[in-house]
Amino acid sequence: MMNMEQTFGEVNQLGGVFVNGRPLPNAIRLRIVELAQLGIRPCDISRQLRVSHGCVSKILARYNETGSILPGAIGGSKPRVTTPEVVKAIKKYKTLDPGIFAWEIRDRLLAEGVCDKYNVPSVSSISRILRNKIGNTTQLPDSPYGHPVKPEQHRPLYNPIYTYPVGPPAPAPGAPGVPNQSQLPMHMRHWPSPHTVSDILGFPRPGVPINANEQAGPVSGAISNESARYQTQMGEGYGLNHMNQMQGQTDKAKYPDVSQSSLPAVSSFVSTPYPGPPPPQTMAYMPYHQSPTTVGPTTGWQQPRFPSPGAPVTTSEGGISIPAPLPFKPVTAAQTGLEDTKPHNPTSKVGPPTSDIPSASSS
DNA sequence: ATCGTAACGGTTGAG
DNA sequence: AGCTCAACCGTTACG
Repeated sequence: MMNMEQTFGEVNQLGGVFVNGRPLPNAIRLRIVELAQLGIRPCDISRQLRVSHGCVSKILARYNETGSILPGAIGGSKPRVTTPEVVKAIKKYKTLDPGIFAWEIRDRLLAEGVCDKYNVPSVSSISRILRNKIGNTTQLPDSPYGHPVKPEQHRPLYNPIYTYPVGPPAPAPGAPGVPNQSQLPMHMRHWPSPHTVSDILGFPRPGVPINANEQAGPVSGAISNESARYQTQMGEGYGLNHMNQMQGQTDKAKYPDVSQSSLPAVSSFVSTPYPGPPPPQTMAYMPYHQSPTTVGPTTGWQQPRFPSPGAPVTTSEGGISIPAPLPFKPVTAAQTGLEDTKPHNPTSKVGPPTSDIPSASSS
């Protein structure tokens, strides 16, 4: 690892700032999706935000597939399949039928719904459990976290942002018509909450304290760790909000205040900081207006709303999610308020909007 | 010119 | 405490 004190990000071919190995701040990810929904072409988004077109493509593809603008869970290990419940079931099967084969146990785990096909242990895992754990029948099995687990004590099996739908039910899962998510492939599961714009941006909801990490309900809590990091990145590095400034010191180092740097590529496109006064210059393509579904504070600042088509969707959490993906269609710069990335003079090259940052397209 | 994607070097966090 | 591993990241280059 590099000397962190010297880690201030790198500059890509478009003049944009990035940190190798780390996700783009949510503000930029959000802007990418917003611009795409306004009909801006990915290549133009790439140039405007100075994010590589590969990254724009990736984020939009992910959004189209999952509805999420958030990066995936980085690091960690796969969820353990040999949960205490599974071990308990195996133990039960073995007790009832000492001669049972591991593959029979596996079949029973599936048949009785203890596991689904995505998390059923392998035969070899079952054998190992039989060998190592079933011998000691007087204690609860150890949890994956190194201490006994009470039956009701549900713990996230993976990075909290991608937690399985265990524990107190979130509003949406379990509702009529909502499939059993544990039976869905990973990429089709509905991860709770982080996909709403309000959650991503850290807008408070009625009754939800600012410090959602500690006091929010299960849905917010599930995303708190990760989102706090991103919020910190945005707040510190991109002026999106000022929440959780006491957290994420590492990322603070990684995402310095580029708004004061000589690389304004991104900061000039980010959303309004919150909480705080309205921006001195409101971007034309991001109107601030009152809405019946507004859940933000009544300070005059309002959430960015997405223009029709694709009306904002009020989520079960009361947040507003980005409307369903729309096909790209050309719009003019005047419509979006963005600088026209497509010069009217076809002979001129596209360059950075204002600064002396070299443009990759000008070679 | 545009866009999808593999390769790459990097970070992260559970085990 | 430090290592390993497998997940993810964004950029770059190629087709």
